[in-house]
Amino acid sequence: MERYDPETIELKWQEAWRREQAFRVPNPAEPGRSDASHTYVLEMLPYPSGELHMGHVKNYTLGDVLAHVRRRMGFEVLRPMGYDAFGLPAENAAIREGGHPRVVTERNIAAIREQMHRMGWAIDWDREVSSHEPSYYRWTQWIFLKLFAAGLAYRKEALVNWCPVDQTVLANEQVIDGHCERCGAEVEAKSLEQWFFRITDYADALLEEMALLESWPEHVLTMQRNWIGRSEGAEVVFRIEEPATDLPVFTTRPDTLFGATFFVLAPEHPLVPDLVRGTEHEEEVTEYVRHASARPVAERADPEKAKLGVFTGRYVVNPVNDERLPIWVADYVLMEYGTGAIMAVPAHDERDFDFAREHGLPVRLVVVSADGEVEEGAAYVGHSEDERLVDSEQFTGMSSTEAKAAIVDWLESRGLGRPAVGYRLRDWLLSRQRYWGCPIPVVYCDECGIVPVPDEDLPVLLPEVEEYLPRGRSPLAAAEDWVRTTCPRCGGAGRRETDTMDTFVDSSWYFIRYTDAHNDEAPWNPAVANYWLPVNQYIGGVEHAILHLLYARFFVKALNDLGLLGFREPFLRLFTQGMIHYRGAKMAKSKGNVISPDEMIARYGADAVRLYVLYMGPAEDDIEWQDTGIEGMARFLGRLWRLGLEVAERGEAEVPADAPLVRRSHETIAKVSDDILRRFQFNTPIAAVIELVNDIYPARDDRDRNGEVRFATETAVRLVQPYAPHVAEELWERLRRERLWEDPWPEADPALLERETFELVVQVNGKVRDKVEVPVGLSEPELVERAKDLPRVRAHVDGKEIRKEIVVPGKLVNLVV
RNA sequence: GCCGAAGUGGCGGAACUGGAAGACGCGCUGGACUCAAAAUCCAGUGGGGCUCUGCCCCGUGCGGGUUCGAUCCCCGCCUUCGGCACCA
Repeated sequence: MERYDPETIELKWQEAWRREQAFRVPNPAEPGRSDASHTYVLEMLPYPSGELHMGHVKNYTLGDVLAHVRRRMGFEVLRPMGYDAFGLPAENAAIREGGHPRVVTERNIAAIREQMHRMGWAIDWDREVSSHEPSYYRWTQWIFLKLFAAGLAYRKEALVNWCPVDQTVLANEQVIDGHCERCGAEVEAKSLEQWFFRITDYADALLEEMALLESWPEHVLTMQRNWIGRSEGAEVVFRIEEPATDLPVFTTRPDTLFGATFFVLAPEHPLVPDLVRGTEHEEEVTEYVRHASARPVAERADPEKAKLGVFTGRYVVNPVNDERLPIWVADYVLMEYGTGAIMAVPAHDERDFDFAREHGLPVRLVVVSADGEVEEGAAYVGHSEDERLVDSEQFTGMSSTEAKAAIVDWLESRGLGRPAVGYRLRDWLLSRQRYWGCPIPVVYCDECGIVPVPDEDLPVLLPEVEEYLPRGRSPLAAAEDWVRTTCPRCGGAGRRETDTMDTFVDSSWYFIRYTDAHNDEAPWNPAVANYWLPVNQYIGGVEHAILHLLYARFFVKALNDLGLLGFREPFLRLFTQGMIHYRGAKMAKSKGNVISPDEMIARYGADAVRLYVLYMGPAEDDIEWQDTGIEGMARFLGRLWRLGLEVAERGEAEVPADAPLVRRSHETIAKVSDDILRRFQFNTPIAAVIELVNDIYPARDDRDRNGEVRFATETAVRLVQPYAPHVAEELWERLRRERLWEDPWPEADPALLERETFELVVQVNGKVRDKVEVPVGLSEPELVERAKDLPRVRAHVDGKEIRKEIVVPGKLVNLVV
């Protein structure tokens, strides 16, 4: 018999699919309102810094299965692909290898595209985009200018995260524990003028509109909530006597105002120099501020390290009791959060407590637990219905919860405070001092200031430069002819912006571009975008839980507010797949534990690789790659192949309506289709198909069961198609000579699934006493009668009454006697 | 510290979320075919026990609880993984 040769089969079908553009989905001529007949399946686009790895294979195979199943269920499925092509890795590779980043990138893209074809993924290649192409980044620039015009992109001088290795600034989201997300170098603080997106304006929308999402993993939502870090409290105005100034603070604990014993400013607070100028404290404070800003970020943020600080010699007035509180400067207070100033309540805040102890400042208790117990040597941080205020004038005796509202009311009526909300989220810093990115389309003019490049002059093309190596300023600055330009507004001399955009800007809107990839008059046609979007199912790695997924949500909301899109959330359902580990660690070239997809395809075929990455475990979990696991899948495909060929050779036969294998096939159909749709769990449905094939196999030689075997084999082939499309297509052709992937998803025959009898289990005192097959449809008293007749039950009942019956229709029934 | 997820055979994991735990795969054991190997096929495979064609105990991290019935629900622990963390 013809041997199972995956390579021949797979290349044959891949060629056919490519030739026929088999998975192309045209846009509707007149897109209407969204309805249930179409769906958008999307996986996170790859970063072409090298070839595809096993993580990609898993990611795109998950999407591929879903796309196949949805298509066979009758949906029109949009399933595009592209490349997130700008960015540091390509640029660094170019510097290392001495080529142009574009050449390196495009070489990688070509290789990735071939790998994708070789995996047999059902992609609409007509919509392929790459973020480094002018036809794409023209619109990235266009969107930037829309946001700029709306006041959502702005430029300011700020303390930024500077990576000394990559020689560029990083967004807060790209700093992990004080280190660069990409290269791991310790991040430095630097003051620079940079471009920001005003994502903080959307903090509440990003939280509240989570309600619009259909299905996102809870942990991703939690991570985003933590990242946004909303906390409710109050702004309270403290007054400095000399020089007379208002100093507002943000606090979540207005109930502890009477416990404030000192006041702290961040070292970077702009008022610090004014406070001490010309006083005896000036030298000490100035020296401290210099020391604090030089202190490494990681050390400053370590709660274990001693809390350093100095007294300024000045005082503020506590608005609730007119007490004078000494003003200190300390680096445990952060300029970036709240107002850069705090009221310190050592009795009820651990950090303030530590600081007070370190510097001998008083501790005043104003909140106690319901039973009045006080813990010595630590701050008491409870604040709920159960805690009561003490020594707080007219608020004494109130619960913490009541007092918060009452004190803020009291302050507000005197103009000394108001309810306020604090966020951890910072604005998104998007400037990068690197070459390989999307140029920021603005011109600086001495007369007109910052001038946007007019739409008709877009794109601002990335210039050719000799030297990509970053030197602390953007390599674009070296392209002097390019930098020197005329001001679009006044026609005078102007200079181009030389920073490029963070690549996360490029990937914050690519899913919209796919809907209208060839449009050269607009980034998208709103009717078409609104037809396909939002994405029905998004699939990708959990490492993007904050960065990409937060940015993309922000973009869609902003573009919606600008009237450019008709929806508020980009991705309705999100699935985050787990990583593939090998030899106890995450696969990485540096660890030498990489399994190459190409090698696996060469040895076992794409179908076996696909089947194994799906079958290895729950798709959302991190799973260890097992070399022998893929061999099991290859064995299964070989068995299916032999079975298919034998059945095909034997020809048509009568299918008995209710033979065991026919019934079994319908059970498998029910199991497979159900499971796929409910969760992203491919282990069970694949196991069900394997089980079916295992059941058919021993019966394959039985001539009398020819029709039964044929029916079951065809069912197995149809069911396995989304997972192993090549072998399924080839077998189907031999069995039927039709096209399988256009075949509708099989439906189980409910008549065959309906059980005629079920098992009655009788227990006495929790012990199984007997079981009997009884027909469906008996009434409860009839069931009780049946149970009574069982000999063993009789022996044990011995005169006792039957006290309870539970009947679960169609399921197992227990009678407790 | 706060938040989230998860603990099931030798291993990856199933159990349609309250109905006979361990599907399926890997590994292992025995057998068939073969001069032999590979490939393939058949049988067995949670632990313990018995009067062994069969049957009985124990078993889903630990301790309780609800229920006729719990891997699943509730309470209290333990462990692991992930996120956030001088955020006032």
